[in-house]
Amino acid sequence: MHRQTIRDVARAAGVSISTASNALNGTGRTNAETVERVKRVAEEIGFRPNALARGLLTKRSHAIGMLTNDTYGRLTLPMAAGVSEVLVDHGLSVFLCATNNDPRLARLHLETLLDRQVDGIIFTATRLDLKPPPELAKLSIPVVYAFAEGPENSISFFPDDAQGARLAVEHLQALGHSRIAHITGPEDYLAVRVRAKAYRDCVGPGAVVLYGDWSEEWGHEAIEQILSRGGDWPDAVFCGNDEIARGVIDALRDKNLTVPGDIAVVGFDNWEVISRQTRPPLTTIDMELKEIGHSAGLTILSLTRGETVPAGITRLPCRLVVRQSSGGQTD
Amino acid sequence: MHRQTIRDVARAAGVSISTASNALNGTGRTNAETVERVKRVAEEIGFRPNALARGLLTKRSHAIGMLTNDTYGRLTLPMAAGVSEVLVDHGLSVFLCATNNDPRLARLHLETLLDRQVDGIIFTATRLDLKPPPELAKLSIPVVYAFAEGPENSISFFPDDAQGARLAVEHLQALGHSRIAHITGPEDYLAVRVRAKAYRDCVGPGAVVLYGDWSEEWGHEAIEQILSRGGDWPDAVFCGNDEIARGVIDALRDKNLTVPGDIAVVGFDNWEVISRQTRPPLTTIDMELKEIGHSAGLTILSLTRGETVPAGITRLPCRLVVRQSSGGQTD
DNA sequence: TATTTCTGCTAAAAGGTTTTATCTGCAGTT
DNA sequence: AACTGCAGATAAAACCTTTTAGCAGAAATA
Repeated sequence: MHRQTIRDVARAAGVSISTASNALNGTGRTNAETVERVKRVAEEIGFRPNALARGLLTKRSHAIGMLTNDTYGRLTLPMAAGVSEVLVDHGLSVFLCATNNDPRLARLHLETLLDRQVDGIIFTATRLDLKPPPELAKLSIPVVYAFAEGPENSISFFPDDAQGARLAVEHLQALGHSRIAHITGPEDYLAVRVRAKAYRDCVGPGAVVLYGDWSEEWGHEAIEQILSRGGDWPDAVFCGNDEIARGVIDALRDKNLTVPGDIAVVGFDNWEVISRQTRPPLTTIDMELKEIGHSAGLTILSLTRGETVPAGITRLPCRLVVRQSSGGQTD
Repeated sequence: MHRQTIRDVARAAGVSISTASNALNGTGRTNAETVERVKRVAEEIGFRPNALARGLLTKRSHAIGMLTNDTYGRLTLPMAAGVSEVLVDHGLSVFLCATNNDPRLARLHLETLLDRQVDGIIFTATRLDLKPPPELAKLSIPVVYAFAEGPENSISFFPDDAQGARLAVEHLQALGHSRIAHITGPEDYLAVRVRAKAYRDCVGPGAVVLYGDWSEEWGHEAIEQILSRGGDWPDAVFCGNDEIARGVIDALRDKNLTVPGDIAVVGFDNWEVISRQTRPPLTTIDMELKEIGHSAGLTILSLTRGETVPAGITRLPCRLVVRQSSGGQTD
């Protein structure tokens, strides 16, 4: 059984192909009654336009490519979901291309995407400071960077790390904590530096930042360091991610210190498999990755329509998720 | 600047369009020298064929759709990576469509995919026993089910849950454990039942299965139940997933029981964020989701080429990952 | 020499759609 | 009566590629 074409619609409705096309798309001059009839016939015989043929002619494939840096990490995916979610109702589909951080693979995917005449490309990375493939800058189709910084005059969306860090610290301060330490990841991450600076600005003198890696183990070790050191113990810890926070909480329990009673803890990421299952459940900062995806998707949509969008970096607000580890919520 | 078409290649090489096409594709009768020249010219001017035009004519879009049941859970993504990985070298791209378990959305995505003339569809789910959209069965293009069971006479790929469970139990038995308990998820999951049965078959009389949910908390609670009960304590626990295993290990530590000294623990999933960070690191079963993606990808590739693939369910082997919680590895 | 076979190449059709330019009638103006 | 204007429709071109059928010339055969 053959797929129905516009030719079939035209024949069944007793009009020419042009009229059928005009009627269906609301273009040209057409009699209202004819339009009605053509639409009805099209519906009846189950006509759906061939996207390839349409794209060939209009130069708009109604598809975009999403180029991601890693093998679908936990950061990329919520963003991809956000992108897809906001585009599907506009008839846009998303090619997902994982580059595994391999330039050869990135180029291969990029070429394929261009061959397919995608209307735009969204690039996402797992680290803010990994550079996107330079070929992207030269494309003639719109490119949007999500969780990644593009070149001069490009459009990028980030989580607002500084605001997120402030959210965490101010939450702890509002609960009466004044000796807040910051245990975080490797200093060569841009996000780590941004958050640490915001933390320092908030707490003022007496700020303590410990850089390490992203693991639970480092959380343990950092607590060991802090407690074995002389002077006042902190009464709260703001951690660079949820894994570190979990390590911190476990270490404190081993030392017979209660959370949040003796020391309050706040994480970063709201990676639910960790943050919900920690005992007590973790107060943390959600980067709203899906929102970033939404913004990137809507932006690329505007761009493909020829609207102009101001270049620059947009930082989207993080959200504080209060659970029990900070003492901000009793439950 | 215009994109170069085959017309430009033909002109630059001083041949007709047909010859250019034949030379580039190795079809028809062509002089070796001409072929060489055309290819060189094409390379020089950076010609890349328009996938839309080609697809329109050949009826093969070289794209497939991946329809997934959830918002990119931790199961879907490794599979998607596997699919993409194996297809990219054959010039196939993947549309990723998240249906959020919403039938309306599933139908919408499906229609769009068909409009785009995709060569095939891979359906994946997060639970083996959620039914895929029935429309899929009636399509005239190939459909493959990954981590999901299709209708009669379809092609499905699963992890071999029974073999995975046996792997875990036999590993513990080989280490000398004879009183092995099984703490797992909700009984209405098919995978839970399959694994529990395999476990029972392995340990024989004295089997103990505790059904609960997938959380760490349930791991704690289950240990509470087991230890407070009379009779011999188990000397090993096989858990239904890594989260439960983590809860179990934490609970045992609270009780001053050592792992693996007093009780050995094995998990299921090899979800690295948990299994590596548990103290001690978790021996667990990896479902090789990427492999499932590979198989699904290769199968759809064969099918789109017109080769026939026998219908039925293929169960792909799981892999035992030995870390310290089982005592099988000292390190 | 006349016919066939083969080689290398090409014109033209096809694929399904959108869009431009044109073509009929018919009503309204001079 | 001759013209303009307009509504409604349509033929044909265009998008870019692959493929079919055929053409000219040279080599091989009779």
